[in-house]
Amino acid sequence: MEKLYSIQEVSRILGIPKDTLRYYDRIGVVSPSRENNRYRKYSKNDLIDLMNIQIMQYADFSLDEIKGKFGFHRMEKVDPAYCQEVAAFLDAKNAETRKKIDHLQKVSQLLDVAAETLRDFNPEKDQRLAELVREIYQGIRKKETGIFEEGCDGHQG
Amino acid sequence: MEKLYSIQEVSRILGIPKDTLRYYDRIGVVSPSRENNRYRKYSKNDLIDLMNIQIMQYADFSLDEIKGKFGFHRMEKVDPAYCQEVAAFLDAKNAETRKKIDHLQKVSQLLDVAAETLRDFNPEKDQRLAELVREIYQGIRKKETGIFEEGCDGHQG
DNA sequence: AATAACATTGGAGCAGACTCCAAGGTCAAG
DNA sequence: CTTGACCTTGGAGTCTGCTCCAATGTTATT
Repeated sequence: MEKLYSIQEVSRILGIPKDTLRYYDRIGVVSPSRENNRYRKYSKNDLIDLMNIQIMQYADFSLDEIKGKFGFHRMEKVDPAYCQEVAAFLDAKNAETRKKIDHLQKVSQLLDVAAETLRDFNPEKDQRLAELVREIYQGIRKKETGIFEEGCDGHQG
Repeated sequence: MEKLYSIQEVSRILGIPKDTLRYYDRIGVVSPSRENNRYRKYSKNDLIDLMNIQIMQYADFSLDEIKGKFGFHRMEKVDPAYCQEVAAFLDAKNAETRKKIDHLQKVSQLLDVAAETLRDFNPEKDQRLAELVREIYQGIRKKETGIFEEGCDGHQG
């Protein structure tokens, strides 16, 4: 007979608040079996599901995505077609992730230049900051026309 | 005499929905002057503020942070001490940003390996995936298992 | 005066992932 | 039999940045 875990045990083992476990049950992400008294009893597979969820959340998947795509260990056999589908899904997520990385790298660069300019102002740095800001701003507004002419570098006072 | 812009003009020029502009006014981020009829009238400085907000949002600042730290062009003179303070603030944001980049790079790697393993399973890839997952999982649990740990639902009971 | 096209307001709703609460059921120990 | 630690539920609140709505006011044109 497989050991079953109470909600409190699961909470302590995995570091997931009890309310969150109840929430997961409610929305159908991980719904453990019940005893006669209606208390939740988590199986080892439930724990594995929950650990997978932790990983998936680390990887920025929403609970909805997790719910839709990850019931792996529940399958008797691994369906190759399904594997391909999930692989494609992961690829899409990865493309998205790389876009976010690109975005954040630009942000980091902007913050670098901005802080440097603030710390020790000189026309060269200011120029560099202004150009960077302009480039980013055009990226933001790329769909629209009629960008305001005056500069955005109000920091000069 | 400086030209003043109606909410609709600003919306068209900057591509910000009117409701959003009203929201910004409401929460005190950009509060333009009013005419006798209570209509909002945006000055050039207001527009510059709004453009700065667009940049700051691109850089992942919350409206609260924006509200607190960026009213720059309103200052008569640039206060060097304040510049240092803001520079430090930007540095902190940058550190945060780089952490996010690190995180996303790990995610990207995980997704790569996972997709590869799914697409063409072999023990070597599986091993690599398992190790990566284990490493990440330990990272997750290290973070949340703080200095003090007495269960994750201490508020109850 | 009627109409259209603006503007105003307060307040509600949305998404996502919780987080908290009140009211009550269950169970083991003293 | 009471205490206290568990557990249950439905439902409401939190956070952020909008987004939408209805009721109503103002301006410009016909």
